[in-house]
Amino acid sequence: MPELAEVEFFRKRWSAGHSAKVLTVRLHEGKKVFRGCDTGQIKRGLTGARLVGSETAAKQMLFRFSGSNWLGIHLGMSGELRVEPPDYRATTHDHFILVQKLRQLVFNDPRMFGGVLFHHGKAPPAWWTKIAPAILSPAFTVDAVEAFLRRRARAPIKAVLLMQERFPGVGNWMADEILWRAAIHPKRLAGSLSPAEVRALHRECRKVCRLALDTIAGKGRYLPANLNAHIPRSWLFWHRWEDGGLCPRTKKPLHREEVGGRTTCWSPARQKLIRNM
DNA sequence: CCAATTGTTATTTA
DNA sequence: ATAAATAACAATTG
Repeated sequence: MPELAEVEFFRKRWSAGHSAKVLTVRLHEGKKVFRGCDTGQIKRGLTGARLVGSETAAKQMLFRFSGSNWLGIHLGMSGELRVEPPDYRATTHDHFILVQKLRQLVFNDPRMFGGVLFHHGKAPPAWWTKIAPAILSPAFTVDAVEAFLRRRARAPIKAVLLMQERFPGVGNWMADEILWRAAIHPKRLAGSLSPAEVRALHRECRKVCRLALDTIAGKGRYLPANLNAHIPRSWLFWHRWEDGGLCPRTKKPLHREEVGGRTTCWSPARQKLIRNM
């Protein structure tokens, strides 16, 4: 499920445990989510450490602990973070639990496409620092987008929007939402977009990120009760999986088809396939 | 049984 | 060599 704003939603949940100490680390080594990391080192590093802060970048979360310990979590396709009471008993697909005095921080992921990363050291780890600059950062310019589309000129724009090295945090529904707002057909080849369309794409990328973060993860300290509680019906989001769904703007039927390897939804009345060199 | 799923990566193809 | 397409990963649901 999780893309940019959902990832921030889950990070914010775990921030309930900020400044509290980890009493026990519960994990089963050998679980796929720990592929490529030393679970013994995680236990040694986090037991007794204090959770001092957290951040998100793209679809990755970073939790900082006292003693130069860094924990990364990626939610994959089906992962989520929860906060449970101190007497909570782990259930199926709970792969990783940080037990604190007043709560348990739980990472649950049925499909196990997600994963855990760990680093002990003074400086932040490479797997964190190498993540592309955020869409909402000053580095995400029209020129940068234009140059990237030129390099991926023969790929459908939908596939290009899913590339994390330029559109960090964008996933399947956000890509469809962005193209729908920018009125660009998902099968348009990246290199065929006019300068005006590139500007529209850039603008809608930023707008969808901003709106998604505010409505899904909540502004400031506020955290919505669930992920979708405040998403307006006017977004494509609610209509993209409905059979017989209608475009919220044109009221005409939506279309679903696989583009760039993912099921893609668009509004044919609004997003036209033209000038596909 | 078949097909589907909001992600990423390795492999194959062009 | 580069980039695009495809397969694979795993679990569950309809």
